[in-house]
Amino acid sequence: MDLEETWDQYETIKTFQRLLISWYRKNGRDYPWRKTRDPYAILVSEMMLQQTRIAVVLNRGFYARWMNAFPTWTELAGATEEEVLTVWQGLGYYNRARYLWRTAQIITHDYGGKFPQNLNEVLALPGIGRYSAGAVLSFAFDQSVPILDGNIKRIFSRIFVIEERIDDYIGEKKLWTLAETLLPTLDARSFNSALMELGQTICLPGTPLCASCPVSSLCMASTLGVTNFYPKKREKIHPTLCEETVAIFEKDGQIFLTQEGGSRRRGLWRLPGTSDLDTSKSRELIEFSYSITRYRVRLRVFLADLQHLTEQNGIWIPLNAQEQWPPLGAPYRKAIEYYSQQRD
DNA sequence: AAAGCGGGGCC
DNA sequence: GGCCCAGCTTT
Repeated sequence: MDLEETWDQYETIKTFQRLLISWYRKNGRDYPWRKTRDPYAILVSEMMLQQTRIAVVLNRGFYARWMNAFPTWTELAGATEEEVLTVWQGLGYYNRARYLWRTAQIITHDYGGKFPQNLNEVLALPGIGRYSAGAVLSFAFDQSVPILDGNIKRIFSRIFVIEERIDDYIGEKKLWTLAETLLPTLDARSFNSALMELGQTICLPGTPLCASCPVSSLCMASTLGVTNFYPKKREKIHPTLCEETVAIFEKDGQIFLTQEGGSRRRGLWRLPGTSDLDTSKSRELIEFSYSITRYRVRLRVFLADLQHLTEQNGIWIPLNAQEQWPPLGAPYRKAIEYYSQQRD
């Protein structure tokens, strides 16, 4: 459905902007990255929040730790990849940390330490797509550049009862056009923030709180009572089950680790696999499941005898000095922590 | 156009 | 268990 058919262009759009922004002034939360106009501090938050909930980034201290370790472009650019991954470990999607690191090097070397304010230059930075570019330009510089994330897709999908799947090209194109059309020239920062806040607290993925929504009277899905049917999405592929066995080798209070190869958790460390270890002769320590991308993995952890250690490349880490551990994939860290506790 | 990429919190 | 999250890059 075209916007022109739904809303009589100008006046309704102005009303929508006004209702949304005034709601946000009363109800917007005061996140650390909303207290600043520093493009670095804002970009760090945007990178961390890609496919990641605010509660995780905030409550588990990722944002504070990062800003403390790397307060500016310069400190980040001067760090090593291992240092960067260590601070990022546990957050997932580790390429994000590398992209941010590479961006810091580009900003310090090519831009004299000043973040560009031109959309195409921002889009050329690694790990920054259309959403993140719009977010930094609107939040840091109050430029009138649209953003579109999961929250905003859901909101627009309901307001305009969009039948196209929001994760397909056609639907995305339509949604971006809406984001451009509805965006005000002035105070884009508040408008963009308000949309995300609305998606986060009112226009929820499950049952939205339409009674508390400032724009419910303009929302077709709410008016028709069909909010639960929107947004439309692609069918999910169900996870593939697989099994993984790893070994804990201990020597002089140290544990043996190998480094991740391939593209998954690249650069992080892990417990060695046990492809050639006869697990029937080893004691199983613990077993649990975790999900990664499209797999559901049953992980079995064995206590192995040193004579079975054939792997050459690896490191030994002190079991009782966690601060000396290198960046580890979350499941392996958990297994080692469990072993460490149980052993005492 | 589709797949790959982590991990956790909540139902 | 599955769902979803302040997405982006690669194939």
